[in-house]
Amino acid sequence: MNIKHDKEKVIKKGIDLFWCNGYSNLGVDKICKATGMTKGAFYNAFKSKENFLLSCIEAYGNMNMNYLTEQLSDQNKRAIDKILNMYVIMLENQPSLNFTGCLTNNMMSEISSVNELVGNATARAFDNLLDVIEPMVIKAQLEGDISPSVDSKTVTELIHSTFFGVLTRAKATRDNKKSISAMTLLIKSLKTI
Amino acid sequence: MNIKHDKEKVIKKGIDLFWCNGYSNLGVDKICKATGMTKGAFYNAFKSKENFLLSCIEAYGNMNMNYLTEQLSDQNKRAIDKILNMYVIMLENQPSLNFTGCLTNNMMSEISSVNELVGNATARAFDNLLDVIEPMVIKAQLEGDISPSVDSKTVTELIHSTFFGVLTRAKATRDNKKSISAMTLLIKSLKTI
DNA sequence: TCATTTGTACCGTTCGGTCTGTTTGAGTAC
DNA sequence: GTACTCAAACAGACCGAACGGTACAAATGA
Repeated sequence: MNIKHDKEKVIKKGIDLFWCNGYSNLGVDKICKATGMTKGAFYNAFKSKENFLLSCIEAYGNMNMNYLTEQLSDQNKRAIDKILNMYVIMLENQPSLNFTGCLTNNMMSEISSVNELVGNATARAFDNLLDVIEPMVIKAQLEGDISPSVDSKTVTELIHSTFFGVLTRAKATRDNKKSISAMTLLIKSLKTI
Repeated sequence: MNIKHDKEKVIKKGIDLFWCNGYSNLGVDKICKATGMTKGAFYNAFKSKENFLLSCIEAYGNMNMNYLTEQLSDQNKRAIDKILNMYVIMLENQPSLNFTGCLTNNMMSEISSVNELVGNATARAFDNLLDVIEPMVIKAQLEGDISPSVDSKTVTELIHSTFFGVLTRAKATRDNKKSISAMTLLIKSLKTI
């Protein structure tokens, strides 16, 4: 059968839409208009708006995994520098993203306490990222930039959770300076515990 | 004039409602039903739903300031212990709050990037809390539990932002253990930078 | 008395989703 | 190559409910 609307492209557009508008503030009509679909096409491709969001969260999570893997790949740099640099870059991107933060964090905050499926999906996306970051934390421990005495998993949790926190803060103030300072301080603090 | 509905009580109920449901997912009808008001009474007391939220955010912020001030007041304990203990308690409360997180954080995340007034109100609530916490951070620096070489304001930012981050994480997983571990690790990390 | 507060019907719009008829094109038979 | 089949894909009118908010009359009480 001929498929007029590429599901992947629609999901990519959906990511942007949920990212900018949130979940409850975005209607299926808007999704259809933005993707050039009709309701018939949309509901033929996706079971429901909720189900569409789940697909978007998963796709966004995978995109992020690839992005982080790439950001952390440079073999010539110290692990700790790569980690800090990556987070600083993501925070520096916020003004151009209109301080929309991170889709995973946004959905976690808006509806994960009310919708278990979304909770699971966002938690999975978060955990997947930790799996990408943790090896770099272990490397930083071996390189003496993070105390080897602490559990690498917990450090990774701390780092990425802090990122979510300062990201939300940047959103409200529409200013990323303090967030970058806080994130930088965190990474420095991890050296000797 | 006789006022049937105490504005303060209505705002208190509103805090709960926005806290549990978010902003876009909560209708004025539900607010009226939950507070026992009619629409006439509601719109006589508040300019709009948005305006009502602003009042709720401000009241919630003040409540939080009082709560934190009290939590940090014990003169016999070391400042660092009071700080950590306070955050652990707030995280331990999450299961009984159905992992609804923190209203300020929730509203920051859901709509502050789209609604400037809410952005300002949540940012103000956040800053007010920092003003309560920072003196305790300074005290901890004097007591040798936080490195005196770093800016106390930035440390305070970091601590409370991290709290927001781990709170969101706890929401999605409906589990506060990792959040408590991460928060504890952060406070320990601040000792020697 | 009269401004304020309240009750409620009502407004136009949007919500998520359904229904039904039409179009599409790969597969099959010849 | 052509004709036919048929399930999938699509268009869009339509559904009842809920949305934020208004209008206006009735009730209230200083």
